[in-house]
Amino acid sequence: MGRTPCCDSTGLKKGPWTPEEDHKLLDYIQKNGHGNWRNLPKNAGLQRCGKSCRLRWTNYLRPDIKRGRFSFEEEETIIQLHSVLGNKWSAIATRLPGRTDNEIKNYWNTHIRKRLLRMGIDPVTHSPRLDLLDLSAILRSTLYSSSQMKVSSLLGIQPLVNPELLKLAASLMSSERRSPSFSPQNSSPTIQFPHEQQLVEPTGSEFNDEWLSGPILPSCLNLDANFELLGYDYHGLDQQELAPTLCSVEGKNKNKNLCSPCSSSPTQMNSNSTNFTSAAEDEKESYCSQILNFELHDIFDEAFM
DNA sequence: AAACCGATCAACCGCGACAAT
DNA sequence: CATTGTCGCGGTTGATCGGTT
Repeated sequence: MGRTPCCDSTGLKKGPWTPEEDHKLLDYIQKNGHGNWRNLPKNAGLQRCGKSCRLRWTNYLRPDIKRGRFSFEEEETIIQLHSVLGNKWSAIATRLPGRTDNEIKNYWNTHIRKRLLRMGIDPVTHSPRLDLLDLSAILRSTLYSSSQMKVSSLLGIQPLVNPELLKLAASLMSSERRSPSFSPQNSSPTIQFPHEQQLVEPTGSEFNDEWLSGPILPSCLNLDANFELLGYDYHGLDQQELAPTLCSVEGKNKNKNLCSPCSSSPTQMNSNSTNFTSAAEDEKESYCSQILNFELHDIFDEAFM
């Protein structure tokens, strides 16, 4: 497979495009079409490589490009398509008329991805991240009920909670119980791992990518096989809230909305194509985080009863 | 007013796919 | 079949801007 260096020729300009360059490129393509990108700059009188011209055209100058913020429907579409297609931005872009793959990719990385992370959803798998949920509550629950823990109950939830997790939780909590500072009512306990790495339960504002991607929990804490994201329910005519609809794979058919109090329609929302405001996004995010925590606590509380 | 910082997004880079030779 | 040339994709970078200290 041969590969030719594109822009390493001397004399070719790089960096931001000037209005004059834009005009030259636009004018040329409107009259002649782009044809061969490699020859285009020379023919159009541009000191650019063909690759740069193609990028400028496809991402900026194309007449059918839609400008402005992404609508609610567009964002929903992106999330849903990403859950199926992954980082296939060009494939996603073909289903969003007027949006470029670059624009969608940027929007994903700067907005959607961060919001999903803050909501405790893995933006890659679209599954809830157990390590971001209120693990301390799970562990406290383990501690309190460990003496009366019903083995049969645990076995019953085996598809939901990895037994290794339960062992770890019990182990952690029994060691933490020995700590004088431990208080069951403490809303923000610190978990001390054997290798002295501290896990401080984060508040929403403390989330960051490093924290999220770090080696926080062992690989046994894997919910991906047990949960799947069915979709994101938009609900609330005024607040335009967003919440993921989760369900255990096993119980999917029995109880579809196991974790969501939302409507069953994944697209029920304001009929107006409304753009987000930052305030609305915060509200939506906060609300969804609460939903996730609340619902999963219920699941685990039930499991340990 | 200035320095700093984080968010945003246009543009670049490297690579794989594929058609042409 | 091997090589070459081109295109397009996805990841990354860096300039810019607005907010905060």
